[in-house]
Amino acid sequence: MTAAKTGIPTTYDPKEVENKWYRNWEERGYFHQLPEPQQQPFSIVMPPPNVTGSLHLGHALDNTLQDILTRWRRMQGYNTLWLPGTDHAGIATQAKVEEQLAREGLSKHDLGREKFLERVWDWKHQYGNKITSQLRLLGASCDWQRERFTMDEGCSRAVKEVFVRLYRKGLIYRGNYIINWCPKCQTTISDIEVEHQDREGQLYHIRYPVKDNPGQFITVATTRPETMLGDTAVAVHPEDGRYQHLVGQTVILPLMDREIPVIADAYVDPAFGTGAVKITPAHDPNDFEIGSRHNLPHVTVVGKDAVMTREAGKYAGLDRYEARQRVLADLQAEGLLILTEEISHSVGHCYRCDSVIEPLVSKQWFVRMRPLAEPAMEAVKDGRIKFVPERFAKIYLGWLENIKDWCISRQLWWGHRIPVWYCQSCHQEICSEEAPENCDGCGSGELVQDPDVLDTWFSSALWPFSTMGWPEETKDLGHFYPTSVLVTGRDIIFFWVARMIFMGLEFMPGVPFREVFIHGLVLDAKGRKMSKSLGNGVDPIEVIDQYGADTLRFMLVTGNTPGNDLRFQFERLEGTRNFANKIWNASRFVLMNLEGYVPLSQEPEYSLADRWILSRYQKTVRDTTALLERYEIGEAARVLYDFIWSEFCDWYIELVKPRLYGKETEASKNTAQMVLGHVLAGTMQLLHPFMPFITEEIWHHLQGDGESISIAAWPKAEVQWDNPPLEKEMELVMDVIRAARNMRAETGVPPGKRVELVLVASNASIKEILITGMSYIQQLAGAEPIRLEVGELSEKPSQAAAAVVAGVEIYLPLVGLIDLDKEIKRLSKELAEVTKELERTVGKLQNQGFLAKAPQEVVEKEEAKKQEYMAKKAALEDRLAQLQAN
RNA sequence: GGGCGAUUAGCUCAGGGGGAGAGCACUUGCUUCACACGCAAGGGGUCGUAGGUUCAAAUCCUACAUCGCCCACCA
Repeated sequence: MTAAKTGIPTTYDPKEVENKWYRNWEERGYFHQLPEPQQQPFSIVMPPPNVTGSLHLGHALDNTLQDILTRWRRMQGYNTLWLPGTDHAGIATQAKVEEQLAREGLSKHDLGREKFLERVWDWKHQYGNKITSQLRLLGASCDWQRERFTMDEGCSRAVKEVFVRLYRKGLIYRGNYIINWCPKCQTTISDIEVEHQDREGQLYHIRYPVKDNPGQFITVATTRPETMLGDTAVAVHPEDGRYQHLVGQTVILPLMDREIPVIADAYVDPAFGTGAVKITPAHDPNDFEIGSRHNLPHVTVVGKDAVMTREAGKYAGLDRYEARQRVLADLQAEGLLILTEEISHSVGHCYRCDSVIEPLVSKQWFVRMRPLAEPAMEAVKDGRIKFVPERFAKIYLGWLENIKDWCISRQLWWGHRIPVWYCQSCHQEICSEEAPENCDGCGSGELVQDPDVLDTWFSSALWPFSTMGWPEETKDLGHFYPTSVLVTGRDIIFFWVARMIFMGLEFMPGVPFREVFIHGLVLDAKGRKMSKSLGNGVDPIEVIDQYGADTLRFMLVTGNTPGNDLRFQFERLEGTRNFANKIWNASRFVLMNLEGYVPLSQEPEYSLADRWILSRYQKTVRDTTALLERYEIGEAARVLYDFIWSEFCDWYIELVKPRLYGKETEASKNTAQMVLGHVLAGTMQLLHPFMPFITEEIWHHLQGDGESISIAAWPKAEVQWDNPPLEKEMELVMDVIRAARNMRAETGVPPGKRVELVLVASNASIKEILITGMSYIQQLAGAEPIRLEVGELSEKPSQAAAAVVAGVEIYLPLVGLIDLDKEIKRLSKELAEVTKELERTVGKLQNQGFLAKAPQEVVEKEEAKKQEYMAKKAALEDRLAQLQAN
């Protein structure tokens, strides 16, 4: 790669540039802003990634979108805050440290709670900033001076405060309910942390003997026969004729020889299985409900280790699946297993470790959801919070509508300890921010804190205000709350978004954010989720290493529409890398030609191309801004891509060259330089939120040692340059050039060979346009000399290729060169196309309904098309006739 | 069982009531002094199917099909 003239290499090397600039930005504190009351705020809190984690493509997309919005608003002059931080991630982090201990042959119990927590903190200090340093590599312009952690002092204080307040309000309670237990993680998890997966399984039909009627049975159906050991009833539908006579009777629970009643409950679906259900209140959520309605006892036969308990009689000590086989064998032996049916049913798995969840009855802490859900639904219904795209509001509302209480206690050590103490003498329960000295009931000093910690999502639910100093009334809260927008993946609407909303509404004067911008998931090239088990994950850091952060960012946001998933394809990276290189080289060109540039004092000499690119540029400013306002980030990126590549590079730079090489006046050269510099600088500003590094680098080359582009003012649309009629004129010139190039290529004119061109304008005003664009046609179509006529050509060249564009006939005389047959074929094809177009247009214009009902301008446009096509058709036919006569 | 999304060129996807678009891939020609990570020219699609609304439907509506996702108390 040679460095022609400037010393700037012809291939863009992102590595060097990116390393340099992020450090500079952070050192100079561009991303840190204090609340300025007189300034309009724009604030985002970053969805805190897990401290254990490393950046994956989901983070990369999420944070790129946030960074684009943040950088854009910062440039627009908002008082901008993007607040970063990390999540302590209870289960994940604890598991990681436990793994580490296991390698040393230790368990957490060997260390004890306190020492174990020290280890976790050590771990956090050592590895916890991996992801934040990766976010820097991505270019995230967040305010690191305000970085927070869900378990830092401030956040912890907020957690305690919230817990105590909810407790005192009766919105947090403790009780024995059926919960989801993960036998591997050894903790409860909440309902949404259970992933239901369809599995092939067996439905076993088992006969239970009726006590007072030997020889009579009731047959139940179950997928989990081992839980029958804990059955406390058999239920049938109250109106099921088959079983009516048995309701109220007693049956003998096989294998256990326990007497259990037959009850009637409308929950039972008579059409499913046998219409009779064994009821195990201790091991099934539905059975638990039925059990409560009918006051059935709980018999716990599966323990927290997924091993059968003492209550399971001779099966005690067996693993749950082993027990299942033994139970089945024993039933078989007794002739009670009468049918095994293959069915597909859904099985709950732990979303962290994928173990099969065991529903258990256990004493846990819960948040009462109904009173919190109502206002949270209201805030979205009345528009105080807007979802983008809107359809996600429905998903959110649907979830809250059927919400159940939230189990928040976790049997872990790493997390926010539940601020509740139990008196060892009178069993009084004391909820308080700080450890109480004495029991407020009996005065005893023997108090023991609840061993459990809170669900990780409990603390992240407070993130929008806990990070800004709540419960203190801080300046940050006053100014930056509510935050402007929350940007996150659609997979955590329930986990996080909904919970932030109800917590915000409960503890703050209002909603935590005004808009929720939801994006899709990043999938692999085949459209599958990226996962460790599939091994199809792509490491964004490797991508950055190879292609640069700008390329990764731009690639992630283009070709994708809000809320939709995105397939990650390496080929697209190359295309984007090429775009970066294109920008780089266009900038090299501009910089080379701006060397020694001093603005002239005299009036600029604007050319058609100057006015055209300025008109296009200001349209690009308007479009980009409008699209960003609507969160159409991919479209905004596409608009910039097209403008830079197809208009600025392919046309404007090419058109401007002769002026720069001294072929016109000094004033013209000077004007060209000015326009080049102006449009490039403005375009770099527009592009900066998307590709912060390369734009910063180019900005500094353009501006000398000026300030960072990241705080340069967002370009304003220069409406004085808006000139659609002029754009049309330029389009005509461009069309002529394209047509001429096409003829050259199709007839095999050697590249570089200058050829004569004859242009016939259909009227004087078109002739004027062509005169203005003459030099462009010469230059870009390699045409010289050009003969320009208006109206009819007295004598049409016989040996010539011909083409017609709106209002212009173009002839390329090629004595001895032209292949007549080829030319006839080419023109015939053109003629067929234009004939088709004309027919459709004429059809429309003959349609009375169209003329009567279509808007005037549409009809006019159609009429103009018709004229154009007719002229073109006539010219083509003429030409064909002429050629065929020869 | 309910809901949502997708279905447009070989591939990946934009677009969206009034002349079918991009990138990649493909064909042809070019070491043209910003860029071969490039330039120029070109081929390629009855916009999933069937109805409906409309002067006009790829676009709106209704069914259906296929794929994907989410929710649900399928013992």
